[in-house]
This record gives sequence, structure tokens and C-alpha cells, in this order.
Amino acid sequence: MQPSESISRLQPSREKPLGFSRDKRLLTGKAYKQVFDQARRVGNPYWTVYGWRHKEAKAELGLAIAKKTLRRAHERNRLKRLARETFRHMHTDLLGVSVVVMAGKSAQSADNATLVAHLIKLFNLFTVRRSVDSIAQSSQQTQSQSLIS
RNA sequence: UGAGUGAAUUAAACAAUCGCUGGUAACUUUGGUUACUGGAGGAAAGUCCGGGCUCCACAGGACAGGAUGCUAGGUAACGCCUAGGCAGCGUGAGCUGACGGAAAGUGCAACAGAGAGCUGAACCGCCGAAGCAACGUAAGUUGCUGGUAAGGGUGAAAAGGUGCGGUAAGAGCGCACCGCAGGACUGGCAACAGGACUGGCAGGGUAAACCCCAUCCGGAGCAAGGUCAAAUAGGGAAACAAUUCAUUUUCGGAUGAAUAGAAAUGGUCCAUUUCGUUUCCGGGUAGACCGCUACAGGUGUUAAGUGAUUAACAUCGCAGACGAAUGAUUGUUCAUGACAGAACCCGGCUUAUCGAUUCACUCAAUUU
RNA sequence: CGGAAUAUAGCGCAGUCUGGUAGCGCACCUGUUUUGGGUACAGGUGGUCGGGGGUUCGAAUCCCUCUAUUCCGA
Repeated sequence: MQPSESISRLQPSREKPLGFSRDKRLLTGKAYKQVFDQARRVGNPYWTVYGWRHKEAKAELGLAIAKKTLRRAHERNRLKRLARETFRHMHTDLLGVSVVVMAGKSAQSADNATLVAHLIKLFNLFTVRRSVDSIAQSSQQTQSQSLIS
């Protein structure tokens, strides 16, 4: 990848489009409770996602990886890292949505590529469908393809 | 060359892009941005021990309770480590060991067995020397009183083992060797080892049963504890005590008189219900910050010591998060990367673990 | 993160302190009663005592060590 291209990608939004700073996370217990009360729940054997479409123009991620489903700490860390990474790449499509990601029981034996693919499917259910730009769609597809491959 | 033992090191490497986070510096619109630099382990795990640190309790001592348990040393301390002793395992290098006391007391031992604990015990056997009785002329035979722990049998365990003598049959009854008990003396700081000589053998097992002896131990734990501090309710203190009118004035107020007021319910009145106001103090909830990483620190050299370790000097700065950071993707190489993730910090122990490398040593085979 | 407790038959529990026979209720099976079923009565099956190691003649029990589950502290 050329350095000039990376600079040009950074130019338009000016504040790190792929960043994952503190304001893109759920920080307090109240925020988590709000999301759990208002949210719609979707899931598959690997993940369970609670999504809440609010009015503000930001995306927030919360993680609730239970010790009951994954006993070992390094396994939990692995899933959290994968979830953060996936959210980081997709959060421009998830503007206006707060999501809480939980782990399923089949996640322990799955490898990284399948886990990321399933999580992208679930996140796509919450993307802003009313403005389905072909550009966003194509960029999202390329991202997901690169992640899967 | 093969098999093995012990000790130590390591825990895929490199590059690019995106991303998280601590520190320092600069800029800043105090939101951040940029640059440099640091960012999981040998077990971070289990929480089984020991300590630091914090709060609470506390004159001192004893009892209770708990832990440890060969000897000497190391250490802040330990149930850890080192060296030695003893016992067991291994051809060996080596490995393993809760390894004080049963001549203080109490308890326990099912079933089996004749007998299981103060003086031992006679079921099957063996004997018929001694005493008594019967038969018999007698030798003798049988029975009883008995003798006997060599043999059988029971059991986890039954009063040393082997051999010779001895005897009615037997028996440490006697002797030899081994074992056991005591033991002058020798070596060693000690545990302990060797042992002239003496005794003919006394005595069970269990202390991860109670217990005795020696040593050690106050309790809770960073969600400890401390600092700042919204809102609401309650506590304390001070000021004004609500409005209008009159008089007076040094224009800040003071004095006197009168009336009461505010909020809610309700279309309105009546009516009903509730209530002094403001400021400060203390307390401490939500929340934020400190504790939070520079210390029994790492590395190297020298010296002391068999060693654990200690001392001196030099040098290094090496995670500190708070829904919780070490990652993801791509490429190349080896190869298909095991166990597994800090949460106050150290020293150990225990458990999990694909492998790779180095050193020392042992055994076997072959060659020179 | 810290602090406690539990694990015994398909299910719920005794027995563990004080070591020798593993038991109770429900369930299951068989038989009797009934035209048949239920009920009742009688009998029976079923347990690596969570895993491993140690002490002991002998361990569900005593000791050590792993595993799983539950509870408490905001």
C-alpha cells in the first residue's frame, strides 16, 4: 500500500475513520442497562448481538463475554479482540446503533475467520438500510471479503 | 551409536498497513494532535504456604485452637532451598521420603482364630519321663492329672532366624554365627557412624487416633484504606424573621402600628392539604482521584562459602489497565507454533505444557 | 478479585467428626390383589461414594493434590 494513498484516506474525515477510541465504547453499567432494555436481539451459535438504534450520530460497542461460556481468560480475550476489530472496520456503517456482543457456546472451537464472518452477518442486520448506498455496500463487501480471506 | 540421569536457556522470526494503551516533550480551540519511547508468563493459573503494605484490636502472661517435626545452615519469612545423616528404589548416573516420642497416660483392632494384650495361649498335633487309677505275674497298655510353642491351621500382626547339641517330647535350655538391648572409647558442630566388652533375649502394632515434647502463630484483607465531592432526605449554627403604612434619619437603617403569606388540588369562589426563607458547617451516596508500581529489582564482575546464599563495585529503568490495553490483515521463511493472559506487590510450592538448544554424568554395544 | 462450602443409586438426602456391613424415600422391575389399570402388599435390580496418589492389615470416612458445581462480599 502506498503512503500517499493512506494519507488521502485519512484526509476527508480528519479524525481517524478506523479508530476505536473511548467514545465508541459503552463505559458504564447504566449505558449497558439502557441497551439491554431497548435492544433487539439476534444471534447464531457463535455470537449473540443486542442492537439499539438511537438518535445520536455515533456507534458504540459493548462486550459481555461471560465466564460461563468461555472459562479460559485467553479465549475470552481472543473473542473480545475479534469483536473489537470487526466493529472497528464496520462502525461507519453502524452509525446510530449501540451494540452489545455476547459469546455463544460454539465459539470456543471455531477459528478466527468463521467467527469474524458470522459477526459481520449479524452486524449487517443493524446497518442503516434506509440509505443503502451502493458505495457503502461495495466498501462493506470488500472489507468483509478481505476479513474472511 | 543407542538408552538414560541431572542442571540451565528458550517459548517461531522478519517486513508493511490499520488499531489500543502508559510515560516524556512540543503545540493546543484544554476536546485532543504530533514526535520519541515502553507494553503479559514460565507457569501470569490453582490459591496451598510465607512475607511486605493498609485498617481494626492490643500492659503482660496463661489456656484453648492451628501449623510444623532427622541434623546443621540460608532467608524478610516459610510447610521453601542447600549440605549432610538415615531408610527405600535403581546395574548405574541418580531419584523418593509428614523421617520427634509408644520406659507418661487413654483409646482402637471388624471377620477369622484355641488365643489379639497386666500376669500370654493348648484347637489339631507331639510326649507318656513324673503322680494317680484300671488291666496284667511281669514287661507294658489305656485313661486322667499333666508336659510341650518344633509342626499344622487362623490372621495384617501370634514372645528373634539358621545349624548343632539336648530331651519323654520340646523349649535361648546350652553353644556357634547373624539379629536385639546396654555400652567404655573413637570420628563428627550435630543428626549419626564404627565399636572393645557385657546380657542370654527383656519385647507387640497404630501418633496422616487422642495425646506428650520442642518451635512458631492477634484479626481482616487493595471491593484494605485514604482525598475531593453533585442531587435528595435528615442533623447543627447564624442571619433575615413576609408585606404595607406612619414617624425619624448620619440615607446604611431604627422605632411603632396593622394585615397575614406562599404552594398544590379545583373551570371559579368557598373549601381541603402542606410549608418559614437564605447562607454556612459537618457527614458522606453517585462519581472522580490516590493507593499503583523503584524494589527483600534485574544484569555483569570480583570476593567468601562444598552449596543455598551473602558482600562490594559497575550498569540498566523493565506493563500498570479500569467493560479492562499486547491485536488484526497481508507477504516471506522455518514449519504447521504446546500450556495458556498481569489486576496491590514479592518469595516459594503444586498443577498444565508441542517442541528446540547447551553443559555435565551413567549404562550397553562397536571400532581404534 | 477476594472469602466459604458441596460432590454418595435415575432424582432428593443420611452415613464422614469416632476407619471394618453403603443405607432411606421416590422412581424402575417381578409377583399377589383387580375383568383391566390405579391404589395397597411382598420381593428384587441398580452405586468407579467426583478423579488421582498416600497413611493403614483395611479408606465413602484420615492426609495431599486436581476437576466440577454452588453461595457470599459492589
